[in-house]
Amino acid sequence: MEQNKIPQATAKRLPLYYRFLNNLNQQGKKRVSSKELSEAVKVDSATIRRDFSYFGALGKKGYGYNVEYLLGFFRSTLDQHEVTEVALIGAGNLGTAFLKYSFMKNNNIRITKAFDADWEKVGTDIDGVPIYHVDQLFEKLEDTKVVILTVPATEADNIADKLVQAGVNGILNFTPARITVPSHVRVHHIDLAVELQSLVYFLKHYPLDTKE
Amino acid sequence: MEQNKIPQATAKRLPLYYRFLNNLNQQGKKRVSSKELSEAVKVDSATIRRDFSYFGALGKKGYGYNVEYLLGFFRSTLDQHEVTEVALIGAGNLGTAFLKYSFMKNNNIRITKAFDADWEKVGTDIDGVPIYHVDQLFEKLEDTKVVILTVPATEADNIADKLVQAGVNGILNFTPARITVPSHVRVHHIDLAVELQSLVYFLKHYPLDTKE
DNA sequence: ATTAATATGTGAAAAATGTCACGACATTTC
DNA sequence: GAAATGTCGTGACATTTTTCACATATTAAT
Repeated sequence: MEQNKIPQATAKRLPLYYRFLNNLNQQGKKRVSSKELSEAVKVDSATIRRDFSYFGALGKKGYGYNVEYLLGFFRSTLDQHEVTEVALIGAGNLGTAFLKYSFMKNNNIRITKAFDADWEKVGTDIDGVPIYHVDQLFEKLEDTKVVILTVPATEADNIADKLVQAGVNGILNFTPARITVPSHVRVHHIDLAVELQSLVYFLKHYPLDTKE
Repeated sequence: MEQNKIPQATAKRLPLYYRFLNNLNQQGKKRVSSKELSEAVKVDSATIRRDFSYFGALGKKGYGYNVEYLLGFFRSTLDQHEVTEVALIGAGNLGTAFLKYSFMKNNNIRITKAFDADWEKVGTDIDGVPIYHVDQLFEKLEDTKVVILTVPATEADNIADKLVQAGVNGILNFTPARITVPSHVRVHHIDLAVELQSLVYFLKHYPLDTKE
């Protein structure tokens, strides 16, 4: 639990920095300034410098940041040297897309198991990820602590309860339901309809030229 | 452009309120207090009252809010009386999931066209949504101003340019790329890998019991 | 060597967001 | 109809996040 002085807003940007540093490194770039990085990730350069400064002095004045060093630093900060296994609950359209979509190319998080309520799907696998029945959560989840929830909204609360009982403490919730969990469980909501609606709202009600 | 005094944080919550008010209304509930709503949407009740207050005095002391009235108010505020058409660019796994996933049940936003680079898909439709070729953006996009971007990351910037030229001013970007657009175009990023990584980071580095 | 250019790290200010707590008023109860 | 209860709307305050702007150090150029 070490450094919990890092602002949440900063913490949410770390994976983003990490990904772009990886890109830069693969391109063979040796150094990068906060200004350059800013243009790539679309975050103000002062914000980037401030974010980095929470971890100490990572750069060099007049030079910028050493890509390899910074990458290594974030790799360990984000625990990317070890693989984190997550489970996917609900192998419907969206869930299946996540299993097929290898959006995990640049990081060490892997979806290693999936669960579904449909016995037709149970026993099969999608892109190598085995599908179990949701009733098998307790036996099969083992020590997976983080799950991606892509079940129908009506099932969300019910399944969430079971997940919590099975020891899960992190849920990435893609259902429109706002699930109820004990306070030791962290839920991040990604609400596709809300995102789209709020984008439309901003377009209609906010002057253009203003940024998110 | 009327009321741009509403804080962005508030604006982002409006669609959420709207959805839950819809639920309550369908359940036949006539009144709701900020406390009840708070439990449903998991937003502090004081925050809810403050949010609502930006629009004037919508409630009644000692009573709460009239569900039907509030719903009507938000319906017009969110322009839900008219249908907003959006296009989907990239009918791959994720894009197809969005087309099939009717996450638009409770609102008036419709995906009416899709575009893909694969000629095999062009001419077919997914759940009634016709698929055109990305080269046909100019002819077929017509006056669609908002798009959901689910193309491969490598194509993101290239396609974004074309979209902007075709008159799009709102992009919901699901690619890991941070696209570059003129300042009159609004982009909201939903970065699945980043969301998952930051959830994992929070779990490892922040004391439990703390909320997002 | 000297100068010019570059770019960090941060104190301080500003802006944005969230929360507390209470006066005022409406509703409900007795 | 009086008292008790419930709940809004908001001023004041607290917290979080962003941004400015510059002293300081490093590099690059001449």
